[in-house]
Amino acid sequence: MSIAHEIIPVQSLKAACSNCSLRELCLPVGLDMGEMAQLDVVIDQRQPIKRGEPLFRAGDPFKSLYAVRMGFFKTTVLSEDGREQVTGFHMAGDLIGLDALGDNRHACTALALEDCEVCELPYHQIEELAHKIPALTRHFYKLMSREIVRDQGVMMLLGNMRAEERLVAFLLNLSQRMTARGFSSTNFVLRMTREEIGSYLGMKLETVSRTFSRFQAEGWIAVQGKQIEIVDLPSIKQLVSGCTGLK
Amino acid sequence: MSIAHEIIPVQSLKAACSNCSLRELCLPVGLDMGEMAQLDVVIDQRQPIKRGEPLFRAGDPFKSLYAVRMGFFKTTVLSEDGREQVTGFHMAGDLIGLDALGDNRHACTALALEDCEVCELPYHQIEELAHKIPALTRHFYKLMSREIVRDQGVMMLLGNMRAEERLVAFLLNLSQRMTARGFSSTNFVLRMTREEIGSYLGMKLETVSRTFSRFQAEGWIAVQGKQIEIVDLPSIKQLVSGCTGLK
DNA sequence: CGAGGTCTTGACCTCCCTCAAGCCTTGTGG
DNA sequence: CCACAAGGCTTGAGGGAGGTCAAGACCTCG
Repeated sequence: MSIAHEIIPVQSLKAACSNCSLRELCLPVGLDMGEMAQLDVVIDQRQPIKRGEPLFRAGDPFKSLYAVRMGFFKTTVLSEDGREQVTGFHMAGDLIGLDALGDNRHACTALALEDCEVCELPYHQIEELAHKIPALTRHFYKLMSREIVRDQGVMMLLGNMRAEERLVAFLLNLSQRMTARGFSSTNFVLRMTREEIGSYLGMKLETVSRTFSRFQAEGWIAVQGKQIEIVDLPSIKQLVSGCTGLK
Repeated sequence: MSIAHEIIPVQSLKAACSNCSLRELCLPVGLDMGEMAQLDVVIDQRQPIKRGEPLFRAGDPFKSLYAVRMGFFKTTVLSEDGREQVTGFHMAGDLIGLDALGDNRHACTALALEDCEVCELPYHQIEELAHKIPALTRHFYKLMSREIVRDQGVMMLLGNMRAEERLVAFLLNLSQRMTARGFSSTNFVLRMTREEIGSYLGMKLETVSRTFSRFQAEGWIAVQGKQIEIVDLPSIKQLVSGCTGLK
């Protein structure tokens, strides 16, 4: 948890992409030091969001994008009759809010699942800056495009796969993202409830629970509440031959 | 079918956004005449794609975006074990290929469901042009963002709704898009098979067929093969209280 | 320490899938 | 223009994966 426990003098708490440990994952990917410095000027200080608090709600006017600096978010959409669908889970280095550019309102709600810190990227200024730095524009395109591809992966998952496969795909994806952030790929804590997992994967919380239990009985994983250990990665991977790129 | 049957001298077949009947739906939205003229220079001639032919395949290197000028496409992704998932249906005015910007390869396959014509937008040139025309950049952001929002709608559909609701949402969406293009909102021809509808909606073709039959028995729609008439719009709308924005 | 949220597990049920058969539509070649 | 094949559609019967309802155990946090 190096991010959380960095020891930094209080005065320098101003976010700075150029010395952020996430700069290889986050918005600055592909920028040189000079360009990164320009980004630093625009980005608002680290902002703390308490667990259970929204970063923004569906319908809110769009002002900024947010980069997750620390913690864990879920994004959800609500149907008119009140059904909630989790559309994604977002961790350090992820950019949230790209769905708001379409009509200048947030289309989903982003909720902190634990105490979080985000960097705020005021859109006006980012847009201006992107006009000066072509690499930044191109990176934005890439980020949005990848979000679309990710969503296609989720469609494949929801449309074609059985409960077991969905849950495996989910675990493998989490595992891979933990690895990319320097954490253990086989041992991690689920930040979300069974119900949230179920909503994301299109199944009921009971089915999530039962399926976890079955995986444990098979000796593939060890579950203890929210603590997950992947014991037999090969066996698990075998179970899901298809489906890529969800988040 | 004014688009298909326009009478134009052969020499002027060069696509021209400025006199295209789709300019209020397609890429040029929000551009002035001068900007549109610049766009005209870059866009490649109308290209015919025969029914059953691919516009591009998943994995193909990314060279161009495509605007559907006429006809009907489906986009699909394939899982490693060969299961196909339809990720969208695309008609005149829609832009296809935005999912390829992420890593310069097409992530999905686009297949013509009837004889089609597309305008090719070579990405290099479009990108250059967008740098000169801020409105175009902004419009691109909007298009991609809307694609993300649309995908969230599909997730809601696949994750939360029952077969009946899915099919209604599908019909209403088609109806709405037909209206936007000046066709009847209650009377149209399905360009895709039951199996393709089913793949898109996460259900089997038999279920699609049965559900259509049930709707017909209720007096809500009239089905005759691919010809659909929506007879009782209010009743249908009542059935789907949630879910917005799929395509 | 108690209350409320979260998780597990069991029993039952339902919606949709699977398999199958037959009909209809469309396209192709004689 | 007809005949036939092949793909597409409809409908039925039966089964199974996952949903629903319920009860109790287990956290966790004020």
